[in-house]
Amino acid sequence: MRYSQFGLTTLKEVPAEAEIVSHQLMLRAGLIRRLSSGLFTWMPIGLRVLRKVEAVVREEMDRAGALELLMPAVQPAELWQESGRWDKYGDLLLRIRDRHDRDFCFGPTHEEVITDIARRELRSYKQLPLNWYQIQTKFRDEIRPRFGVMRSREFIMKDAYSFDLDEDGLRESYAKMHAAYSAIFTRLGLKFRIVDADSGEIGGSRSQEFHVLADSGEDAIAYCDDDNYASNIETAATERPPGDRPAAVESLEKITTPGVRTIEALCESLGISAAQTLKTLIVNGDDGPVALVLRGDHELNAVKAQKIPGVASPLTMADPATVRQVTGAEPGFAGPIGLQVPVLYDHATAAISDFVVGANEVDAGDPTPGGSGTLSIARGIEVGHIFQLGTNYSEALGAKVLDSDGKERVMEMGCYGIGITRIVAAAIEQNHDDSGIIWPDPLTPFNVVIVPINLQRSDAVRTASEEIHEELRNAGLEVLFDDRDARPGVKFADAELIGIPHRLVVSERGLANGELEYRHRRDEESRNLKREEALTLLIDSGIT
RNA sequence: CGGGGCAUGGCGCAGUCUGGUAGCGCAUCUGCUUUGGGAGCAGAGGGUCGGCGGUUCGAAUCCGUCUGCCCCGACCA
Repeated sequence: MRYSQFGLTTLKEVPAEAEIVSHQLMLRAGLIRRLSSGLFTWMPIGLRVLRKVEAVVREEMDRAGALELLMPAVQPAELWQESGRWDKYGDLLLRIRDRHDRDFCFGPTHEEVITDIARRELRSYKQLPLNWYQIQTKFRDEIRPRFGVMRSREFIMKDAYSFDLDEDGLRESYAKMHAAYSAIFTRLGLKFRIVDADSGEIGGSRSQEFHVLADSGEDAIAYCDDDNYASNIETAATERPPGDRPAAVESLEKITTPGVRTIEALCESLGISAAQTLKTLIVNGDDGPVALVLRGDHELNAVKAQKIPGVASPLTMADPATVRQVTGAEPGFAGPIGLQVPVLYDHATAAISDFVVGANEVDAGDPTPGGSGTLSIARGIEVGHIFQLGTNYSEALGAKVLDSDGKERVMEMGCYGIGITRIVAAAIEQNHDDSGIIWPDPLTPFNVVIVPINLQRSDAVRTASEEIHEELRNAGLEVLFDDRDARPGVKFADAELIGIPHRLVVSERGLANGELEYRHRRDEESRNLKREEALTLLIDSGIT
C-alpha cells in the first residue's frame, strides 16, 4: 500500500476528549474517528486491525468446532418479553419502534434469538452438542460511554452459544471454549488472566472472565501466579439481615497472615468464607479519619457512606500514610480493635459472630507485591466472558430435544463472549511507548513499513524502494510504502505512531553498500543489513 | 439520572470577567529553497464564535433557554 494513496491522517496533538492512552493513540494514529458519544467509525487502518482480531477469533472458534452464523442486529420485542428481559434489561436496551408501531430492540446480546433458533432447528439429542457463534455489532445504551472504543455504545462482539443435552455436556462445551479463549488471547500476543466472576444477571452456575492486564483496566482482579488463583473484586449491597446475632462460640485469637492483604486471600488461607470476615476501611471524615467496618464479602457503597454524618463528602479513602498512622499497620491489615478514631459498623456486621478481622499488625516477612507465591492485585480489561447458563433461556423459550429414551429434555446452554473492538484498545494499552503504538505481529495493520529517504530526488532510491515493495508483497507481507514527499523525520514519527513492527529504510547511502537499514519497533538501534539478508529476515520471520 | 466542566476554522487553544469589525500554533493549498528525526521563506483558503430568543446604537463577550461533548458516581463486553 502506498501511503500517498491510503488517505491516512495522523494527529500530532493529543485530542482533548481522550483520557486513556489507547484512546489517544487510536485517534492520533487515525484508527478511529468519533461520530457521536460511544459511536466510532473504523478508518481503513483501524479496520485492518479489527479484521486481524476477527480472523484469529474465527480460526480458533472454528477449530474448536463452533459454527459461524449471523443473526439480525435488530430483534423483535416479543422474544424479549418471552424471556422476561424486555422489562428487566432496563435502559441499556435500545428500543426501536417501526412504522407499524411494533417494538424492537437493537440487540445488546443474542440469547433470545439463538434460543429461538435452537427450538426451531433442534429436535434430537443426536444433533447435540452444538455451538453456534457470530461476530456481530451490538448496541448497549451505556449510561456513560468512555475511553473510546473501550466502553462504547456500539461495539463488535463475538458471541457463541452452546447447546447440550445435560450438564456434563455443558461442562465439556464450556471447557472447550475455555481452551479456545486461552488460545485466542495467547495468539493475539496479549498478557491475560482468567478470573472467577459472578455470573451476574445472566444467571447460571459457572462464569469466568478473561482480562487483559493493564493499569487503566476498569476491573480490579486479585491473582496469584503460583496456584492460578484469580478473582474479580466485586460487590453486593444488602438489607439488614433478619434475626439475632448468634452467640460467639470461640474466644478471641490472634492469627498471623503474612502477605495476606485481601479478604479473598484471607478466606483462602484460613478456609473460611468472606461472609465470616470483617474488613476495615479508613476514609477521610470531617474531623480526621473514620473507620468503616463492613462484612468481608461486601463492598463499600460510597453514595451511602458519604451521607453518614462525620464522613467527608465526597467520599475519599485515606491515603496509605494515614492508614499507617491510624492503625499502626500497612493497608490490608487494618481492623477495628483499639482504634482511636470513630468506628462505624455496617448493619450487616450485626448479624454475624466468630468473625475474622484485621489486627492492625504488620508481619515482618511481608513479601513485596508481585513477588512469587503471594497474592497480587492488578487491573484488568475484560475482553472475554464465558458462562454456563444452564436452562434459564431454554426453559423460558421452550428449547427442548428428545433424548435417547424419547423423552423431552430442556437443553443446557452456555454462552461465550469476546469484545472484538475492545481487544484493539486493550492491545494498545499493553503495547505502546512514548512514540506510539507497538503492534503485536498478529494484530498489525501492516507487517513492514518502507521509509525511503529522498525518494523524490534519487532514482536509485525510487527504483530500489519500488522493487522491495513488490518483492515483499509477493512474499505475502502487508507492506506500507511511505512514498510521500515528506521529510524523513515526519515519516519516522508516523511509522512509530501507527506502530508498524518492522521498518526498512532505503537510502542512497545504504544502497551504495548494497544495504538496507532494518529496525524493529521495539529495538533501540537500527541495523544495516545486506539487501537480501534484510528481505529474507522479513520473509522468513513467520510474520505472515 | 445526580455532581462538575466545556462548546471560537480540520486539531490544540487565546479572546468572554471589563460589549466596539475574530486571533495564535499546528494542519491544508500555491511557489521557491530544503531533504537521515515532525524544515525555511513568501503568499493563500477556511470560522453565521453550538442552536434559538432577549438586553443594547452595537453581543464570541451580558441574560434566558435548548442541544452536544468531556470528567466523577451507580451500570457494564
